[in-house]
Amino acid sequence: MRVSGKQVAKHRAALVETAKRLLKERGFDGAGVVEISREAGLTQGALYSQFKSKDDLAAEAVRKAFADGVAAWNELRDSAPDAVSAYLDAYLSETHLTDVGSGCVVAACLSDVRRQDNAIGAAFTEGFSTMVESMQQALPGGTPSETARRRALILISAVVGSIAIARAVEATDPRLAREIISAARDELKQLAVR
Amino acid sequence: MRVSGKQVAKHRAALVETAKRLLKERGFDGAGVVEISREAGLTQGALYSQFKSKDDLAAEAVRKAFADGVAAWNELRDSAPDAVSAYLDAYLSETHLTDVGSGCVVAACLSDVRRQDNAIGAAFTEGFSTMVESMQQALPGGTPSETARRRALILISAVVGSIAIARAVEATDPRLAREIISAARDELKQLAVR
DNA sequence: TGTACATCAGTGAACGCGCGTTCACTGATGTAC
DNA sequence: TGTACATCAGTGAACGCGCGTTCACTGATGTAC
Repeated sequence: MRVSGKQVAKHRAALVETAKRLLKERGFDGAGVVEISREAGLTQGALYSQFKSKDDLAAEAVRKAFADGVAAWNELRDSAPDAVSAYLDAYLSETHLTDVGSGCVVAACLSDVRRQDNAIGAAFTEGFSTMVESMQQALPGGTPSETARRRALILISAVVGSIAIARAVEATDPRLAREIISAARDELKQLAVR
Repeated sequence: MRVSGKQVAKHRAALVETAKRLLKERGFDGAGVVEISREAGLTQGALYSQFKSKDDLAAEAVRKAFADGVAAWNELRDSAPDAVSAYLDAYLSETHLTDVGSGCVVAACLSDVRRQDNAIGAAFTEGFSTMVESMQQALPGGTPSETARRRALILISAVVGSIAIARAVEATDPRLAREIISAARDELKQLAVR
Protein backbone atom coordinates (compact mmCIF):
# COMPACT_ATOMS: atom_id res chain seq x y z
CA MET A 1 0.00 0.00 0.00
CA ARG A 2 0.93 3.64 -0.35
CA VAL A 3 3.27 5.02 2.36
CA SER A 4 4.14 8.54 3.49
CA GLY A 5 6.78 10.66 1.81
CA LYS A 6 9.05 10.26 4.83
CA GLN A 7 8.74 6.47 4.58
CA VAL A 8 9.55 6.56 0.86
CA ALA A 9 12.84 8.31 1.54
CA LYS A 10 13.62 5.88 4.37
CA HIS A 11 12.93 2.87 2.15
CA ARG A 12 15.02 4.27 -0.67
CA ALA A 13 17.94 4.88 1.70
CA ALA A 14 17.59 1.35 3.11
CA LEU A 15 17.71 -0.14 -0.39
CA VAL A 16 20.81 1.87 -1.34
CA GLU A 17 22.55 1.04 1.95
CA THR A 18 21.79 -2.69 1.66
CA ALA A 19 22.76 -2.76 -2.01
CA LYS A 20 26.05 -0.99 -1.18
CA ARG A 21 26.96 -3.67 1.35
CA LEU A 22 25.77 -6.72 -0.60
CA LEU A 23 27.31 -5.63 -3.90
CA LYS A 24 30.67 -5.34 -2.15
CA GLU A 25 30.29 -8.65 -0.33
CA ARG A 26 28.94 -10.76 -3.20
CA GLY A 27 29.72 -8.78 -6.35
CA PHE A 28 27.30 -7.20 -8.82
CA ASP A 29 26.18 -10.55 -10.24
CA GLY A 30 26.21 -12.32 -6.87
CA ALA A 31 23.78 -10.00 -5.09
CA GLY A 32 20.19 -10.51 -6.31
CA VAL A 33 17.29 -8.04 -6.25
CA VAL A 34 15.12 -10.30 -4.07
CA GLU A 35 17.93 -10.66 -1.52
CA ILE A 36 18.72 -6.94 -1.48
CA SER A 37 15.03 -6.05 -1.08
CA ARG A 38 14.43 -8.61 1.67
CA GLU A 39 17.47 -7.51 3.70
CA ALA A 40 16.24 -3.92 3.37
CA GLY A 41 12.87 -5.06 4.77
CA LEU A 42 10.98 -4.78 1.46
CA THR A 43 10.11 -6.79 -1.65
CA GLN A 44 11.52 -6.58 -5.16
CA GLY A 45 8.42 -4.67 -6.29
CA ALA A 46 9.31 -1.82 -3.93
CA LEU A 47 12.81 -1.77 -5.40
CA TYR A 48 11.39 -1.39 -8.90
CA SER A 49 9.05 1.42 -7.85
CA GLN A 50 12.13 3.39 -6.69
CA PHE A 51 14.72 2.38 -9.31
CA LYS A 52 14.25 1.62 -12.95
CA SER A 53 16.56 -1.42 -12.90
CA LYS A 54 19.06 -3.32 -10.79
CA ASP A 55 21.87 -1.44 -12.57
CA ASP A 56 20.22 1.86 -11.68
CA LEU A 57 20.23 0.90 -7.99
CA ALA A 58 23.80 -0.37 -8.29
CA ALA A 59 25.02 2.93 -9.75
CA GLU A 60 23.34 4.79 -6.88
CA ALA A 61 24.96 2.38 -4.39
CA VAL A 62 28.39 3.02 -5.91
CA ARG A 63 27.88 6.81 -5.60
CA LYS A 64 26.86 6.37 -1.96
CA ALA A 65 29.85 4.12 -1.27
CA PHE A 66 32.31 6.71 -2.59
CA ALA A 67 30.54 9.56 -0.79
CA ASP A 68 30.84 7.65 2.51
CA GLY A 69 34.47 6.76 1.87
CA VAL A 70 35.53 10.29 0.98
CA ALA A 71 33.62 11.72 3.98
CA ALA A 72 35.43 9.32 6.33
CA TRP A 73 38.79 10.17 4.76
CA ASN A 74 38.19 13.95 4.95
CA GLU A 75 37.35 13.64 8.63
CA LEU A 76 40.54 11.69 9.25
CA ARG A 77 42.59 14.18 7.26
CA ASP A 78 41.34 17.13 9.28
CA SER A 79 41.82 15.46 12.68
CA ALA A 80 44.85 13.12 12.69
CA PRO A 81 48.33 14.70 12.97
CA ASP A 82 49.77 12.40 10.30
CA ALA A 83 46.69 11.72 8.19
CA VAL A 84 48.35 9.66 5.44
CA SER A 85 49.98 7.32 7.94
CA ALA A 86 46.69 6.94 9.83
CA TYR A 87 44.92 6.27 6.55
CA LEU A 88 47.41 3.55 5.59
CA ASP A 89 47.00 1.89 9.01
CA ALA A 90 43.21 1.92 8.71
CA TYR A 91 43.09 0.82 5.07
CA LEU A 92 45.65 -1.95 5.47
CA SER A 93 44.16 -3.27 8.72
CA GLU A 94 42.87 -6.64 9.88
CA THR A 95 39.35 -5.20 10.01
CA HIS A 96 39.43 -3.96 6.43
CA LEU A 97 40.89 -7.28 5.26
CA THR A 98 38.01 -9.32 6.64
CA ASP A 99 35.03 -6.95 6.62
CA VAL A 100 34.50 -6.42 2.89
CA GLY A 101 30.91 -5.17 3.22
CA SER A 102 31.91 -2.16 5.34
CA GLY A 103 35.10 -1.46 3.42
CA CYS A 104 36.31 0.42 0.37
CA VAL A 105 34.20 -0.04 -2.77
CA VAL A 106 37.25 0.15 -5.04
CA ALA A 107 38.96 -2.83 -3.40
CA ALA A 108 35.73 -4.83 -3.28
CA CYS A 109 34.47 -4.29 -6.85
CA LEU A 110 37.70 -3.62 -8.73
CA SER A 111 37.61 -6.23 -11.47
CA ASP A 112 33.80 -6.27 -11.63
CA VAL A 113 33.26 -2.69 -12.76
CA ARG A 114 34.67 -3.14 -16.27
CA ARG A 115 32.00 -5.73 -17.06
CA GLN A 116 29.02 -3.79 -15.75
CA ASP A 117 26.62 -1.22 -17.18
CA ASN A 118 28.09 2.12 -18.33
CA ALA A 119 26.23 3.99 -15.60
CA ILE A 120 28.02 1.93 -12.95
CA GLY A 121 31.39 2.55 -14.61
CA ALA A 122 30.66 6.28 -14.76
CA ALA A 123 29.67 6.41 -11.07
CA PHE A 124 32.83 4.49 -10.19
CA THR A 125 35.09 6.76 -12.24
CA GLU A 126 33.63 9.94 -10.81
CA GLY A 127 33.90 8.60 -7.26
CA PHE A 128 37.47 7.50 -7.81
CA SER A 129 38.47 10.93 -9.14
CA THR A 130 37.08 12.59 -6.02
CA MET A 131 38.99 10.11 -3.88
CA VAL A 132 42.27 10.90 -5.65
CA GLU A 133 41.79 14.67 -5.29
CA SER A 134 41.01 14.27 -1.62
CA MET A 135 44.18 12.21 -1.07
CA GLN A 136 46.29 14.61 -3.09
CA GLN A 137 45.42 17.50 -0.75
CA ALA A 138 46.97 15.69 2.20
CA LEU A 139 50.31 15.06 0.46
CA PRO A 140 53.27 17.46 0.39
CA GLY A 141 52.72 19.93 -2.46
CA GLY A 142 48.95 19.61 -2.35
CA THR A 143 46.52 20.36 -5.15
CA PRO A 144 48.58 22.27 -7.69
CA SER A 145 51.50 19.81 -7.51
CA GLU A 146 51.89 17.20 -10.26
CA THR A 147 54.12 15.19 -7.93
CA ALA A 148 51.41 15.05 -5.26
CA ARG A 149 48.92 13.95 -7.89
CA ARG A 150 51.15 11.08 -9.09
CA ARG A 151 51.92 10.18 -5.47
CA ALA A 152 48.18 10.08 -4.65
CA LEU A 153 47.50 7.82 -7.65
CA ILE A 154 50.23 5.31 -6.82
CA LEU A 155 49.37 5.28 -3.11
CA ILE A 156 45.73 4.49 -3.78
CA SER A 157 46.58 1.92 -6.47
CA ALA A 158 48.98 0.21 -4.10
CA VAL A 159 46.68 0.00 -1.07
CA VAL A 160 43.78 -1.17 -3.24
CA GLY A 161 45.92 -3.82 -4.96
CA SER A 162 47.36 -5.00 -1.62
CA ILE A 163 44.06 -5.43 0.17
CA ALA A 164 42.37 -6.98 -2.88
CA ILE A 165 45.14 -9.56 -3.35
CA ALA A 166 45.27 -10.22 0.40
CA ARG A 167 41.53 -10.95 0.38
CA ALA A 168 41.89 -13.27 -2.63
CA VAL A 169 44.51 -15.42 -0.88
CA GLU A 170 43.07 -15.11 2.65
CA ALA A 171 40.91 -18.24 2.61
CA THR A 172 43.79 -20.45 1.40
CA ASP A 173 46.74 -18.77 3.12
CA PRO A 174 45.80 -16.37 5.95
CA ARG A 175 49.45 -15.76 6.85
CA LEU A 176 50.32 -14.67 3.32
CA ALA A 177 47.35 -12.29 3.38
CA ARG A 178 48.69 -10.62 6.56
CA GLU A 179 52.19 -10.52 5.13
CA ILE A 180 50.91 -8.65 2.06
CA ILE A 181 49.13 -5.89 3.97
CA SER A 182 51.97 -5.63 6.47
CA ALA A 183 54.56 -5.22 3.70
CA ALA A 184 52.36 -2.60 2.05
CA ARG A 185 52.07 -0.64 5.31
CA ASP A 186 55.86 -0.57 5.80
CA GLU A 187 56.81 0.25 2.23
CA LEU A 188 54.08 2.81 1.55
CA LYS A 189 54.75 4.85 4.68
CA GLN A 190 58.27 5.34 3.36
CA LEU A 191 56.95 6.28 -0.06
CA ALA A 192 54.45 8.76 1.37
CA VAL A 193 57.01 10.81 3.30
CA ARG A 194 59.76 10.62 0.69
CA MET B 1 32.32 -40.35 -31.05
CA ARG B 2 35.50 -41.60 -29.47
CA VAL B 3 38.71 -39.78 -30.53
CA SER B 4 42.39 -40.70 -30.30
CA GLY B 5 44.49 -40.09 -27.20
CA LYS B 6 46.37 -37.34 -28.99
CA GLN B 7 43.08 -35.61 -29.82
CA VAL B 8 41.90 -35.87 -26.22
CA ALA B 9 44.97 -33.99 -25.02
CA LYS B 10 44.52 -31.38 -27.77
CA HIS B 11 40.88 -30.86 -26.85
CA ARG B 12 41.69 -30.58 -23.16
CA ALA B 13 44.38 -27.99 -23.86
CA ALA B 14 41.97 -26.04 -26.10
CA LEU B 15 39.34 -25.99 -23.34
CA VAL B 16 41.86 -24.78 -20.74
CA GLU B 17 43.28 -22.14 -23.08
CA THR B 18 39.84 -20.83 -24.05
CA ALA B 19 38.63 -20.88 -20.44
CA LYS B 20 41.76 -18.98 -19.37
CA ARG B 21 41.04 -16.19 -21.86
CA LEU B 22 37.26 -15.98 -21.37
CA LEU B 23 37.39 -16.11 -17.57
CA LYS B 24 39.75 -13.12 -17.63
CA GLU B 25 37.67 -11.23 -20.18
CA ARG B 26 34.21 -11.86 -18.73
CA GLY B 27 34.81 -13.06 -15.17
CA PHE B 28 34.05 -16.45 -13.65
CA ASP B 29 30.29 -15.90 -13.69
CA GLY B 30 30.27 -14.12 -17.04
CA ALA B 31 31.90 -16.90 -19.06
CA GLY B 32 29.50 -19.82 -19.62
CA VAL B 33 30.33 -23.47 -20.29
CA VAL B 34 28.51 -23.49 -23.64
CA GLU B 35 30.44 -20.42 -24.80
CA ILE B 36 33.80 -21.78 -23.61
CA SER B 37 33.17 -25.13 -25.29
CA ARG B 38 32.00 -23.58 -28.57
CA GLU B 39 35.00 -21.23 -28.79
CA ALA B 40 37.25 -24.24 -28.16
CA GLY B 41 35.53 -26.01 -31.08
CA LEU B 42 33.60 -28.48 -28.90
CA THR B 43 30.30 -28.85 -27.02
CA GLN B 44 29.58 -28.66 -23.31
CA GLY B 45 29.38 -32.49 -23.17
CA ALA B 46 33.04 -32.71 -24.17
CA LEU B 47 33.90 -30.25 -21.41
CA TYR B 48 32.15 -32.46 -18.86
CA SER B 49 33.91 -35.61 -20.07
CA GLN B 50 37.25 -33.90 -19.33
CA PHE B 51 36.39 -31.90 -16.19
CA LYS B 52 34.07 -32.75 -13.37
CA SER B 53 32.59 -29.24 -13.19
CA LYS B 54 32.97 -25.68 -14.44
CA ASP B 55 34.90 -24.84 -11.25
CA ASP B 56 37.27 -27.74 -11.93
CA LEU B 57 38.05 -26.32 -15.39
CA ALA B 58 38.36 -22.82 -13.94
CA ALA B 59 40.92 -23.97 -11.35
CA GLU B 60 42.94 -25.62 -14.13
CA ALA B 61 42.70 -22.44 -16.22
CA VAL B 62 43.99 -20.36 -13.28
CA ARG B 63 46.98 -22.74 -12.85
CA LYS B 64 47.73 -22.44 -16.58
CA ALA B 65 47.43 -18.66 -16.47
CA PHE B 66 49.98 -18.39 -13.66
CA ALA B 67 52.32 -20.89 -15.30
CA ASP B 68 52.28 -18.85 -18.51
CA GLY B 69 52.78 -15.59 -16.65
CA VAL B 70 55.71 -16.85 -14.58
CA ALA B 71 57.32 -18.43 -17.67
CA ALA B 72 57.13 -15.11 -19.54
CA TRP B 73 58.55 -13.25 -16.56
CA ASN B 74 61.41 -15.71 -16.06
CA GLU B 75 62.36 -15.34 -19.72
CA LEU B 76 62.36 -11.56 -19.40
CA ARG B 77 64.38 -11.71 -16.18
CA ASP B 78 67.10 -13.82 -17.79
CA SER B 79 67.37 -11.72 -20.96
CA ALA B 80 66.75 -8.03 -20.25
CA PRO B 81 69.56 -6.00 -18.62
CA ASP B 82 67.18 -4.24 -16.26
CA ALA B 83 64.47 -6.88 -15.87
CA VAL B 84 62.36 -5.09 -13.26
CA SER B 85 62.18 -1.91 -15.32
CA ALA B 86 61.30 -3.90 -18.46
CA TYR B 87 58.65 -5.77 -16.48
CA LEU B 88 57.08 -2.52 -15.25
CA ASP B 89 57.00 -1.14 -18.81
CA ALA B 90 55.33 -4.29 -20.13
CA TYR B 91 52.88 -4.68 -17.26
CA LEU B 92 51.85 -1.01 -17.20
CA SER B 93 51.54 -0.74 -21.00
CA GLU B 94 48.77 0.33 -23.35
CA THR B 95 48.55 -3.27 -24.59
CA HIS B 96 48.07 -4.73 -21.14
CA LEU B 97 45.50 -2.05 -20.30
CA THR B 98 43.25 -2.95 -23.22
CA ASP B 99 43.93 -6.64 -23.87
CA VAL B 100 42.57 -8.25 -20.71
CA GLY B 101 42.24 -11.74 -22.20
CA SER B 102 45.97 -12.03 -22.91
CA GLY B 103 47.05 -10.31 -19.72
CA CYS B 104 47.78 -11.08 -16.09
CA VAL B 105 45.24 -13.27 -14.34
CA VAL B 106 45.69 -11.45 -11.02
CA ALA B 107 44.67 -8.09 -12.46
CA ALA B 108 41.77 -9.59 -14.40
CA CYS B 109 40.19 -11.76 -11.69
CA LEU B 110 41.28 -9.95 -8.52
CA SER B 111 37.97 -9.27 -6.78
CA ASP B 112 36.30 -12.38 -8.25
CA VAL B 113 38.51 -15.02 -6.61
CA ARG B 114 37.24 -14.46 -3.07
CA ARG B 115 33.72 -15.40 -4.12
CA GLN B 116 34.61 -18.56 -6.05
CA ASP B 117 35.10 -22.22 -5.19
CA ASN B 118 37.92 -23.09 -2.75
CA ALA B 119 39.81 -24.96 -5.48
CA ILE B 120 40.00 -21.77 -7.54
CA GLY B 121 41.19 -19.79 -4.53
CA ALA B 122 43.85 -22.41 -3.81
CA ALA B 123 45.10 -22.39 -7.42
CA PHE B 124 45.22 -18.59 -7.32
CA THR B 125 47.12 -18.47 -4.04
CA GLU B 126 49.70 -21.04 -5.15
CA GLY B 127 50.21 -19.25 -8.46
CA PHE B 128 50.56 -15.90 -6.74
CA SER B 129 53.18 -17.25 -4.33
CA THR B 130 55.26 -18.52 -7.25
CA MET B 131 54.95 -15.13 -8.91
CA VAL B 132 56.19 -13.32 -5.80
CA GLU B 133 59.19 -15.66 -5.43
CA SER B 134 60.09 -15.17 -9.05
CA MET B 135 59.96 -11.39 -8.70
CA GLN B 136 61.93 -11.47 -5.47
CA GLN B 137 64.88 -13.15 -7.20
CA ALA B 138 65.28 -10.21 -9.56
CA LEU B 139 65.41 -7.61 -6.79
CA PRO B 140 68.57 -6.50 -4.90
CA GLY B 141 69.14 -8.94 -2.04
CA GLY B 142 67.33 -11.80 -3.79
CA THR B 143 65.77 -14.85 -2.20
CA PRO B 144 67.11 -14.83 1.36
CA SER B 145 66.42 -11.11 1.84
CA GLU B 146 63.34 -10.05 3.78
CA THR B 147 63.59 -6.60 2.20
CA ALA B 148 63.49 -8.07 -1.32
CA ARG B 149 60.47 -10.12 -0.32
CA ARG B 150 58.57 -7.09 0.97
CA ARG B 151 59.66 -5.09 -2.08
CA ALA B 152 58.38 -7.85 -4.39
CA LEU B 153 55.01 -7.92 -2.60
CA ILE B 154 54.46 -4.17 -2.78
CA LEU B 155 55.64 -3.96 -6.40
CA ILE B 156 53.21 -6.64 -7.53
CA SER B 157 50.35 -5.23 -5.43
CA ALA B 158 50.96 -1.80 -6.91
CA VAL B 159 51.11 -2.81 -10.58
CA VAL B 160 48.06 -5.04 -10.17
CA GLY B 161 46.08 -2.30 -8.42
CA SER B 162 47.12 0.29 -11.00
CA ILE B 163 46.16 -1.70 -14.07
CA ALA B 164 42.94 -2.97 -12.49
CA ILE B 165 41.78 0.54 -11.52
CA ALA B 166 42.88 1.90 -14.91
CA ARG B 167 40.73 -0.74 -16.64
CA ALA B 168 37.75 0.07 -14.41
CA VAL B 169 37.82 3.77 -15.36
CA GLU B 170 38.96 3.28 -18.98
CA ALA B 171 35.52 3.22 -20.60
CA THR B 172 34.42 6.42 -18.88
CA ASP B 173 37.71 8.33 -18.75
CA PRO B 174 40.47 6.96 -21.03
CA ARG B 175 42.85 9.80 -20.14
CA LEU B 176 42.60 9.07 -16.41
CA ALA B 177 43.33 5.39 -17.16
CA ARG B 178 46.56 6.35 -18.96
CA GLU B 179 47.49 8.78 -16.22
CA ILE B 180 47.18 6.00 -13.62
CA ILE B 181 49.48 3.54 -15.37
CA SER B 182 51.92 6.30 -16.31
CA ALA B 183 52.14 7.51 -12.70
CA ALA B 184 52.67 3.93 -11.56
CA ARG B 185 55.50 3.41 -14.06
CA ASP B 186 57.33 6.55 -12.87
CA GLU B 187 56.88 6.03 -9.14
CA LEU B 188 57.54 2.28 -9.08
CA LYS B 189 60.78 2.48 -11.04
CA GLN B 190 62.08 4.75 -8.29
CA LEU B 191 60.87 2.36 -5.63
CA ALA B 192 62.42 -0.66 -7.35
CA VAL B 193 65.95 0.77 -7.47
CA ARG B 194 65.81 2.49 -4.08
C1' DT C 1 -12.67 20.34 10.06
C1' DG C 2 -14.90 16.45 7.59
C1' DT C 3 -15.75 13.59 3.52
C1' DA C 4 -14.93 11.37 -1.13
C1' DC C 5 -11.76 9.85 -4.03
C1' DA C 6 -7.59 9.83 -6.99
C1' DT C 7 -2.91 8.62 -6.35
C1' DC C 8 0.79 5.56 -6.01
C1' DA C 9 4.36 2.83 -2.89
C1' DG C 10 4.49 -1.62 -1.96
C1' DT C 11 3.11 -6.87 -2.53
C1' DG C 12 4.23 -11.25 -4.42
C1' DA C 13 2.96 -14.63 -7.99
C1' DA C 14 4.25 -15.27 -12.56
C1' DC C 15 7.09 -14.46 -16.78
C1' DG C 16 10.92 -15.53 -19.99
C1' DC C 17 15.63 -16.44 -20.04
C1' DG C 18 20.24 -18.27 -19.56
C1' DC C 19 22.80 -20.86 -16.59
C1' DG C 20 25.41 -25.49 -15.07
C1' DT C 21 24.69 -30.12 -15.44
C1' DT C 22 22.84 -34.71 -17.08
C1' DC C 23 22.17 -38.54 -20.10
C1' DA C 24 20.71 -41.54 -23.94
C1' DC C 25 22.94 -41.97 -27.91
C1' DT C 26 26.84 -42.14 -31.71
C1' DG C 27 30.67 -44.01 -33.83
C1' DA C 28 35.81 -44.03 -34.10
C1' DT C 29 39.46 -45.98 -31.26
C1' DG C 30 42.01 -49.44 -29.14
C1' DT C 31 42.33 -54.28 -27.80
C1' DA C 32 41.76 -59.33 -27.45
C1' DC C 33 42.06 -63.23 -30.18
C1' DT D 1 47.87 -58.99 -40.14
C1' DG D 2 42.77 -59.31 -39.90
C1' DT D 3 38.40 -59.49 -37.42
C1' DA D 4 34.98 -58.76 -33.55
C1' DC D 5 33.79 -56.08 -30.05
C1' DA D 6 34.24 -53.39 -25.72
C1' DT D 7 35.45 -48.80 -24.60
C1' DC D 8 34.64 -44.08 -24.10
C1' DA D 9 35.21 -38.97 -26.03
C1' DG D 10 32.02 -36.28 -27.87
C1' DT D 11 27.00 -34.72 -29.22
C1' DG D 12 23.10 -31.90 -28.15
C1' DA D 13 18.36 -31.99 -26.36
C1' DA D 14 16.46 -31.68 -21.96
C1' DC D 15 16.54 -30.83 -16.89
C1' DG D 16 15.90 -27.93 -12.71
C1' DC D 17 17.09 -23.63 -10.93
C1' DG D 18 17.67 -18.80 -9.87
C1' DC D 19 17.87 -14.63 -11.99
C1' DG D 20 15.83 -9.69 -13.37
C1' DT D 21 11.64 -7.90 -14.47
C1' DT D 22 6.49 -7.32 -14.90
C1' DC D 23 1.83 -6.51 -13.45
C1' DA D 24 -2.82 -7.01 -11.41
C1' DC D 25 -3.90 -5.91 -7.12
C1' DT D 26 -4.03 -3.60 -2.21
C1' DG D 27 -4.87 -0.02 0.82
C1' DA D 28 -2.87 4.08 3.23
C1' DT D 29 -1.76 8.74 1.83
C1' DG D 30 -2.63 13.16 0.24
C1' DT D 31 -5.86 16.36 -1.94
C1' DA D 32 -10.01 18.68 -3.71
C1' DC D 33 -14.21 20.38 -2.13
